[in-house]
Parts: sequence; C-alpha cells; structure tokens
Amino acid sequence: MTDKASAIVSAVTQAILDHNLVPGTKLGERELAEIFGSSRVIVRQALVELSDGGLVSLQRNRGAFVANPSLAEALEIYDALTIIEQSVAEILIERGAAARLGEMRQLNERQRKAIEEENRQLSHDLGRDFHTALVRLGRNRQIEEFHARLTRQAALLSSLYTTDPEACGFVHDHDDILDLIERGEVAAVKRKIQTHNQVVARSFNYDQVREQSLPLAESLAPYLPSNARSA
Amino acid sequence: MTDKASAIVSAVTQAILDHNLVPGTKLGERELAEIFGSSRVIVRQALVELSDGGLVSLQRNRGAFVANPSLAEALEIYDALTIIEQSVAEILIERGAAARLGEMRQLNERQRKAIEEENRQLSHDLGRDFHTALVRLGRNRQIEEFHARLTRQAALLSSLYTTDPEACGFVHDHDDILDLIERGEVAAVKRKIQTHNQVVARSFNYDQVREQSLPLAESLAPYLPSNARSA
DNA sequence: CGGTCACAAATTGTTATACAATCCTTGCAT
DNA sequence: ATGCAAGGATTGTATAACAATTTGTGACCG
Repeated sequence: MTDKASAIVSAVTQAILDHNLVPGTKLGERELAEIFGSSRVIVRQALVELSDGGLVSLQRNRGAFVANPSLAEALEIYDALTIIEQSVAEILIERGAAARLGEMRQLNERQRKAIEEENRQLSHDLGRDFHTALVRLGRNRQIEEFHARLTRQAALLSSLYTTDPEACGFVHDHDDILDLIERGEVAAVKRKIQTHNQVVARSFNYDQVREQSLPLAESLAPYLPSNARSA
Repeated sequence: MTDKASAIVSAVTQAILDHNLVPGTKLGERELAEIFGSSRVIVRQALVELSDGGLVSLQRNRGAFVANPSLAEALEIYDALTIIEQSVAEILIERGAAARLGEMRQLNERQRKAIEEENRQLSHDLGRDFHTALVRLGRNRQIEEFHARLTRQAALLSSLYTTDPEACGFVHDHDDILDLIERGEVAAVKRKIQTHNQVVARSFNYDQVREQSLPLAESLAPYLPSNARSA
C-alpha cells in the first residue's frame, strides 16, 4: 500500500542511519510534504510507519521528531542485540550448522581489506553485515526482523553517543565468534558476543556536543526518489 | 498522534485476538470509516499501524486483510517465542532473581482456580499472562515489546490452526518452569520451555474448516469506543 | 457449454482544501 | 524579569474529488 509513503519512509530512514538527520530533529508535516512533493496525508502515513520502526517519535499535537533515546534505552537496545545474537549462535551450534559459515568468513575478509584501505564507510557496513548475516543463518524471519530493527536503532544511537569510530578490534572478534561456533563452545561464544557488544555500549558518551542538523530539505536531498522541488 | 486512529487500532486488534475477526477477512476502508464514524484518512493510518503490528496485511491496490499466516510462519513465531523465553529464563538465573518469582506463583494459583471453575476465558488469559510476566522480569523493553508482538500473532494463529482449547497441562508446566529457575537448572528450563511451546505448535491442524466471519460492523460492534452508527 | 474479451462498478491511492484544537511565540502589562 | 494574552503556526480531522487499479459482469465466440 501507499507507494509514496514508503519512499518517504526509506528516505528518512536512510538519512537517519547515515547521521544526516540527527536525533531530536523535528520532522514537520508540511515541510516533508513540500520536500517530497506529496500531500500531508501521505507524510503522516509515513510518520506512523517510521514511529513503529522506532526511529521517529510522535508526540501528540506536537509533531514528529527523530528519536532521541535515553542512555538507559540505549543500553537496553544493546542488551537485546546481545540476547538475540547469543541465541542464534547457540542454535547454530545445536544444529551443527558450522558448515555454512564460509560466506561469513568471506565477509570478514572483505572487511579486513576495507580497513586496510581505510575505507571507513565500507568497513563499517561490512561490520554490520556480519551481525545480520549471522542472524540470518538462524532462519527465522521474526528474529531477523527484530534484529534488523535493533540494528537500525543502534545505528541511530551511535550518532548520539559515540565519540569514536568503533571499527577497532571488530574483525578479530568476528573471526573469534565464528571459530567458537565451529568448535561448538557455547558458553565461550556467548561471552564473546556479550563483551563484543558491551565494548560498544560502554564506550557511550552521554554528554556530547551535538551538532545542529541542516535544514531538512538539505539533509534529505541525497535520498529523494527524484521529485525535485522548484521554489 | 492521531487519537481516533489508535482507537481503531485497538478495537481491531482486540477483535482479532478474540477471534471475532478471522484471518483473511477483508478490512475495507470505507466500511471501517463508516463503522468508526471517521474519515478514510484516519482508517488508513490505523491500517498502516496494524500492518506494522503484524496482525493485518496490506496488499497494494487490493486492500487490507486480517493476517493469514502460513503454517511455516506459525512455526517461526513459536520458535521465536521459545528463543525469547529461554533467554529470559537464563538471564533470570544468572541474575539470581529467583526471589521475585512470588507474584508469578500467584498467577499460577489464580489460573488453577480459574480452571477448576471452568472459566475458560480467564484461565486462558492467565496462561498468557504467565509468559508476559516472565518476560517482564527480564527488564528489557525491547524484548518485552517483541514478545508481546509475538504473543499477539500467536493468538491470531490459534484462531487459524488450533483445534483444541489448549488449556491442558499448562499450569503444571508453568510451575515447573518456576521451580527450575529457582533451582538454577538452566538446561532443564530451556528444554521445558521448548517442549511447552512445541506442544502448542505441533498441535496445529493446517486443514481446518474456517467459519466465515460476520459482517465487519457486527464483528467490531463490541469494541467501538462509543461512536454508535445510525443506518 | 466453456472461455475470453471488453466494459462498468467498486476500491484503493492521492491531492487539495478547509477548519477546529492545540501548541508556541511574541509582545505587552505589571 | 514575570506573567499573561493575543496571534500565528502546526497538528488532527473531515470532505470532496479524481486517477489508477482491481474486480465483477455480461456479451460474444468457438
């Protein structure tokens, strides 16, 4: 349903994940309607969807804002990620699915290369891909989608709290995780996954200068479906 | 945001959970607008929300229908429930949170009484409450909400596939689960939770006669906020 | 009798406009 | 400054309208 609304949803989502829209930014209905060249009704549908996705918060009679999670919520999100990934790892071991870890090794390889070449964006993306690929091996759509949602929220968080580009010892961890799964060491994998995520969560810096974001139109410009707007 | 839309969302949700609206039922925009005495715009927002909740599926240019999950999806939902509840149980044990299991014992007690009195509805509800209460002890909103969502979908499923009112050995299982948590027997709890859920999932009967549901207006009548509708 | 094509009816997707309710700002009076 | 009130801006909702698409119907043909 509603083609245009989903266009808005994905544009805004992408903009948030890219930190082009920072938490707290107001998403005015008329403004978005202007930008996307559609009516307010469509924008509202999009906002409802976005809010269900957790990236946007709706405040009755006040409008929509890019979500601005508290530190407590941030920690819950990382805990949830940990829980899901631990469960998946455990299931993979139970299933003896170690055989299918090949493509994940490749992912790590590519990420390693990206880091060498100092391609920030790519290595970052590949780092995320590792986690989603891992969860996908669990073969459960519900879990996959939940994990994806958490990942999106985590991406938002990093725009809020993170101080340091986190691409540090990650690839190494990732390989360790695969090793442990292959060797069937349940407890060890789970510990690894937990600390792996906690490293990120603990590095949060609550009091951080947050830069104002540009006017909406500019922040969203790169994501427009191709509905230019003449003044 | 959007007061009226949420009224529609909760009314339709409740109707689905109560099996007053059966899977596959078409939810026409005009019809709903008529019934709830609001405009199509509002109804559409509600439908978008409902679809995000997984109880309604939107088909482009065709409309909205009460979700009609396949057997495969049904099993995934129960697997996901199992995963979540297992994780929570494990965490509770790790935390040594056995102390707070008192109110859950009470729940079981009440359910036992309800069963004795043959109060189907109540015992059923209390059975569900056990699971949500358990998850709540995990103190993670993300997980709680995900679990709630899965529970709603499971309720829908029971209207689809279940043949037999499942209230059989459940209370007993529930007490066992609490016992095992108190005694810190991780592996045993997890097994228990798994089989507990599998009993339900395995009892599914795919080919089942499904009764047509009444006209929308009648199915929804009990849930209207108080916007009567004159013909 | 069955199939298929064309057209009409119904429904969805979307826009525009309007207006009440609520929030926010600004300027004024104290 | 502080508090208040008026006005402007924004949201919440309704109505009407129309294009696009799907669905239903019936005529026509094999």
